[in-house]
Amino acid sequence: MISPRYNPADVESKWYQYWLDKRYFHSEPDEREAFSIVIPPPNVTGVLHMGHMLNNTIQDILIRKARMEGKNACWVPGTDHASIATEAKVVKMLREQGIKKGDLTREQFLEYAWQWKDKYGGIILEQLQKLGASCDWERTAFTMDEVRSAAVIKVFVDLYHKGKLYRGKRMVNWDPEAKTVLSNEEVIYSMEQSRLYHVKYRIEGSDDYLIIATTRPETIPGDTAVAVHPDDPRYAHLKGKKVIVPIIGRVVPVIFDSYVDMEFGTGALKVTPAHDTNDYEIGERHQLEIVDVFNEDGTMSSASAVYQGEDRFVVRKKFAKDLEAADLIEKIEDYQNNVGRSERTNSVVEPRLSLQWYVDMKALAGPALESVMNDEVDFYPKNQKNIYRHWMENIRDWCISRQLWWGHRIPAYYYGDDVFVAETPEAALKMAQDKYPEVQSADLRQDEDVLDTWFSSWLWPISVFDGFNDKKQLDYYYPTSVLVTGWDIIFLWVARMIMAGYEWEGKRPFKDVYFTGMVRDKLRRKMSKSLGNSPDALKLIEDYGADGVRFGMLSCSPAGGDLLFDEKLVEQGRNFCNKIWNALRLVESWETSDAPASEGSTLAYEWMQNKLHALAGEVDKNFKEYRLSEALISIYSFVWTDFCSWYLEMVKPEYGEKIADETKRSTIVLFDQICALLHPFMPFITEEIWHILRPRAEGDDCIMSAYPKPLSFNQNLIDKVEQLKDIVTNIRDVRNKNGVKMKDALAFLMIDSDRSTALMVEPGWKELCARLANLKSIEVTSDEKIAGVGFISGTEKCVVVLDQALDIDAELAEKQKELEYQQGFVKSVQAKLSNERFVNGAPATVVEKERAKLADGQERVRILEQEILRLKGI
RNA sequence: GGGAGAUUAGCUCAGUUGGUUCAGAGCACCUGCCUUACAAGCAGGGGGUCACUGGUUCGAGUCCAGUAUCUCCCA
Repeated sequence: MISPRYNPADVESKWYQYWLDKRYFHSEPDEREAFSIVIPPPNVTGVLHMGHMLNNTIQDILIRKARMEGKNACWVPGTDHASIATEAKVVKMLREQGIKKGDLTREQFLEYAWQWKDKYGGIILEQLQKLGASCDWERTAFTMDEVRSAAVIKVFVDLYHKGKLYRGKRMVNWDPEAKTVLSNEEVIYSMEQSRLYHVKYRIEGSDDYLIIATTRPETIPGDTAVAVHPDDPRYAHLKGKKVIVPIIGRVVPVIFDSYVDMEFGTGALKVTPAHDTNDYEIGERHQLEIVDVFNEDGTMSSASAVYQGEDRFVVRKKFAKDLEAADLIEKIEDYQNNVGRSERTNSVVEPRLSLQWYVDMKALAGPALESVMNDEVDFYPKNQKNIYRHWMENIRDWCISRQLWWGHRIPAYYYGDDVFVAETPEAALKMAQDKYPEVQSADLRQDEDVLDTWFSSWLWPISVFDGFNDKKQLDYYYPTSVLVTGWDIIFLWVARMIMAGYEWEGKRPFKDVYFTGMVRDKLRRKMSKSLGNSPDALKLIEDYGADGVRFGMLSCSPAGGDLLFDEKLVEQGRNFCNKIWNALRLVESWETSDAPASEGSTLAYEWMQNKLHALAGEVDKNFKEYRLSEALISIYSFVWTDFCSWYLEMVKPEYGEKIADETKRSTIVLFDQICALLHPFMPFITEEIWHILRPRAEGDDCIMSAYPKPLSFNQNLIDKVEQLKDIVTNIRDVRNKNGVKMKDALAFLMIDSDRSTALMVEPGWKELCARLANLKSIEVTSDEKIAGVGFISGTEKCVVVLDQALDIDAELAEKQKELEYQQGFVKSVQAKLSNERFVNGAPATVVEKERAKLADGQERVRILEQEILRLKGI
């Protein structure tokens, strides 16, 4: 006895283990066509969230389908080391144990970090298994494992020697909490409430003041000029003058620079070259002194005349008070400005001048831009191409050093002011000794910094195959088939992988890129921990089953479009599982007889089989365009509506009766194909049903079965059954409207025509119609005035004979309404056909079609007019 | 400030080369049903001036321009 409810928990772990045992996920190069995907490596600090589920469900669908198509499918999993996030986590953990990072050596700290990674770093991969991800776990990679680390060091050295990587002093985004530099992509800007201070700067040798508006009074100690616009008449008299920095007393020049916005504030700008990117540029133009008043942790430095060692935000308040006390504040306004915060620590980013390593991106961008523009790398959806182009054409150099310990330490070795870049300390020493024979290894000092995490992930499609060493693996799997990722990391990751692909392999890293949308809540808000609007992914799987969740994630997520998550979606997925499950229960419950299949059952089977071929074509087409949700929905509707609601009702035996053995076998054949079609989307339930349907030989598993191919189909036969469905629905409607119970059999007539005859003589057609609509007779008649409730199916007039009195008025009103619609239809088609320019101009097939439409419409009008006359006569 | 995109049923979205049996799906809603697979269900039904204004065309949800509203990206 099979349970009336589908229980995913029982099924899922069983089959996942089974697949693992059979090593179905494992791939080795062979003579087959390769289909490879590299996973976007989740952070080792990560836990499974909705975005991962969407993203990995899509990858799993693609890889499972490829596997079923006989390709050598390889999905490589792994994690990235997430420098900043992981280091922050480890520091926090140590703090809780009473250990300060500052008290540890680099080696000691790394030991703790590795311990942490070994303990927690694999969690997210285990969670992916719950989702059904069919990754080749034997290939699991980590951005900091030996192979991947070697690749990182190798490309750093290579780029340096090619002159595409350099060290330079630049304005960077500084995170004073993590005490590291951030890339532009790691800074999140948003409007925040702040205050605009109008501060008086006294003009030297005068009692006049210049008013300057600033949101950051704490940077005043670093001011080295005041700038105004050269065309600003208000300040023209200040040419050659100097002003005195308030409180600090430094005398600084008034400079004229067209960068200044005359509309903003008072039109005068204080210039702090050490603490603002634009001011830095102004400073360079005017050769201004640079006074760096902050320490690396955001406290005031020794260069500041005031408040040394105190935090910048505390100083902001204190210094403002001092200004007020000295009567140097004209006014303070409430103000909204755009504040950048660190993605990881949320602390306000401080522009800071520092010496960092950079990749010369212009040297790498060319082929990467071109390949996307000419679709050698094909983006889905296409509109991401514009965004990509814009970024690539305005590309800026990539700051890759990070002031952290957890990561790949930069292979640069210093001797005095000279630097030697090499893969090993020994090689560096040798280089150094070539230049300075006296150098000993103890004299060389390795760069303290590590590399940006993305500097290892951009090599991922090459490095997961150990591509810098093992060309055999690489040649087989690379370029990979498709990359599935969110559009939010198109610059951070996708663009850079493409650059790396061309730089080191001379080839694209992947053929297609499928960008998923972001998962948001019903109110369109991003899922976030702080909002608490993100459902617990594992709990969802527990409650609805992995297949249910996969269905829910996918059924509503077009490529690139955001997914507005609602628990209703996974509920629908769960219900769908239950529906299929119950179809299985029905089929399993059938006892068979030797009697031959009825004509009706045969017709039903033929119809299903033809429709399945058509469906396979549709699914295939949708897959080619990565319209996965459309593919899934079309299968869903086929299974639920066509298979369950129609087909099974057509063939199912009366209570207590047996079913023809042939019909049961045919039904199982259909069910097999449904399982296969659905398997990539819902792997667990399909595998379970596959094995219940019939005894299977060793290795005959759904996961390895052949994916249904598009085959030719008989549209004429499909149409006949579709019209049958239309007629049955109409008859049921007549029953509903007139309160006639399903169990009362009715007489049904069709007015004689070529089409009605064709339907009637189709073997099994009448049988099915009678059965589904519960008819005691089906006849063709030429008596068009026959009494009963009429309706039109296609161009056929149909009549249901009822014994009871009818609501003539209601019937008339309905027919009248339909007549008006049909008359309008006919009129518009006539107008078109009487237009010479249409008849002459439009393609012949279109004109033909319009003529047919006109004839059909006119026929319907004729039937309706006649019916109305008849009703009026009663 | 620069750029990209969107606007179709109450909600979320399809609608691919312009052709009124092409205005569609799912959810929600209404009516009637516990009919021996399934109430996580069955049968039936209603609902839209395709943002607005013009234009191109024999013909526009579909192409073009402008307007409004919204979203996102970059600075």
